[in-house]
Amino acid sequence: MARARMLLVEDDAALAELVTWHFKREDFDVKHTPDGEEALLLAKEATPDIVLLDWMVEGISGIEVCRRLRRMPETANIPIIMLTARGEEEDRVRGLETGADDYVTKPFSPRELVARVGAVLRRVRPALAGEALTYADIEMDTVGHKVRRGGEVVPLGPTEFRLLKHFLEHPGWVFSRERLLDAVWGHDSDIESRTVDVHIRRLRKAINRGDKPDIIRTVRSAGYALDSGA
Amino acid sequence: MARARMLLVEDDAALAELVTWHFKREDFDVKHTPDGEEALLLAKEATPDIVLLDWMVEGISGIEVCRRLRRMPETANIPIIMLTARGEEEDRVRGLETGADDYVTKPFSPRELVARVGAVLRRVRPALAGEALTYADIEMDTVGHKVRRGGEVVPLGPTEFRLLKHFLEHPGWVFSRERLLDAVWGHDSDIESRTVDVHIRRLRKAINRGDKPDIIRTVRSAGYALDSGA
DNA sequence: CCTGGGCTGTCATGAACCTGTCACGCAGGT
DNA sequence: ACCTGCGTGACAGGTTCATGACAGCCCAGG
Repeated sequence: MARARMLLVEDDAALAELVTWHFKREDFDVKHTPDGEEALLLAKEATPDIVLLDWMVEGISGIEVCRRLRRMPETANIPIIMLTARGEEEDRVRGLETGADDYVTKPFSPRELVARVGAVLRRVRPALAGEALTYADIEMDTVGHKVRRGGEVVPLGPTEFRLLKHFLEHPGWVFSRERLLDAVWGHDSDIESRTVDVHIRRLRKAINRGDKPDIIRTVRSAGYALDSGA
Repeated sequence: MARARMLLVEDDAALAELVTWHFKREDFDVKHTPDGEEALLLAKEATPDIVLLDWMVEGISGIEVCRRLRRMPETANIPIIMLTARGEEEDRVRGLETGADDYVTKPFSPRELVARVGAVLRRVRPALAGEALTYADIEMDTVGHKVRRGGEVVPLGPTEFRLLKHFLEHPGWVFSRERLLDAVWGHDSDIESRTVDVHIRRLRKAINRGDKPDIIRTVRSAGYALDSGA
């Protein structure tokens, strides 16, 4: 399984090191910055799987970083855990309402932090937790690279697999071709956006085999989405 | 908008009432049981959108309930928040590792609990967390590009979608044709203002399908507005 | 080293759908 | 009754998407 990439935004060097150590032990790929502005850049480039965010960091406030991450389409659904000394109910509620997925107050136990990160990741990126992805009658075993529909194994090529995986991680969401190119092909691919159509078609052909209803919805002038029809 | 359904498993009657009150105020549909076995049945039948689970409930332990919910395919994806007096790190980590999405220790602040429920739901069901635009019996899932009226999916073209979205963002407001052209078509569109009429008509036709009352009000010599009549 | 098969990206074509406009008739206000 | 503004149906043109074909690429096996 791919290593989970974490972005740690924390200006207390000692704490940052402690956290880094713990997550590296859990086989995370940890990037660290004490600076808020840099955090935004790193998040956009490296697209981490999760962000740990201190309330007060250099440059801008953590909560502002959170807000901006949520506003940029490329980073809007990266899970964020706020990590701070501010334990007032007021602050916690504000953090959560700003779009944070969890809020941990210092001092915290590293084990609990690891557990909370695990809980959030399990929810957002089940594939990283080694779990199977499912939607409607589709199951994807990310470890064994196998996809089933209604129990039957569906043969998929590499790109079709990654494409379907991305859809399964965000069922129901509509993705533009550009966003799919970013997510499935990588940020630096200079690929014609119409090419996505072709891969969608190949994925459809493979997964709808045998009169199964089409599980991919075309949203005209917007993109594609996984959709069971409900 | 569809109300979020919550299953509350808690044997402290007073606390249950408190929690129920707070979430009803947030327009949740709350079902309550003090019994673990019954909780499993209810979860399978009613498929709630979220489960609040006390650590110790009658019948079986909360953590066992959690484990079993995760094992049943029908309930495996329902988010669970553990809700308990056991504040030991050991317990919190165990709860999270068992599959809980969050772990809140008593005594907790109702506001924070509401915020945490919101954070989890935002992740799992964006449409339920207020990320959907709603007015009267109309819901628009902006992420999934889907519109429902009274639960039924309404097919809309791109322009109709943007038009309705603009109305939903300012319910009740009357917009002149020029204003709608600016907002929906863009400031630099040299389009005949009467064209708006046609799109209003198309939107009406699509969204009033099936003898539903007209939700768009024509204001003579002023423009159009979203209006349920109340 | 060569070969063959699968995978990938691109393109041309046709179909389906969306869109802006018009003409006409009706309705509301004066 | 008159005038102005709105609703409606039709339609041509344009845009977006689905589809089939094709050449380059990579890799496995001979």
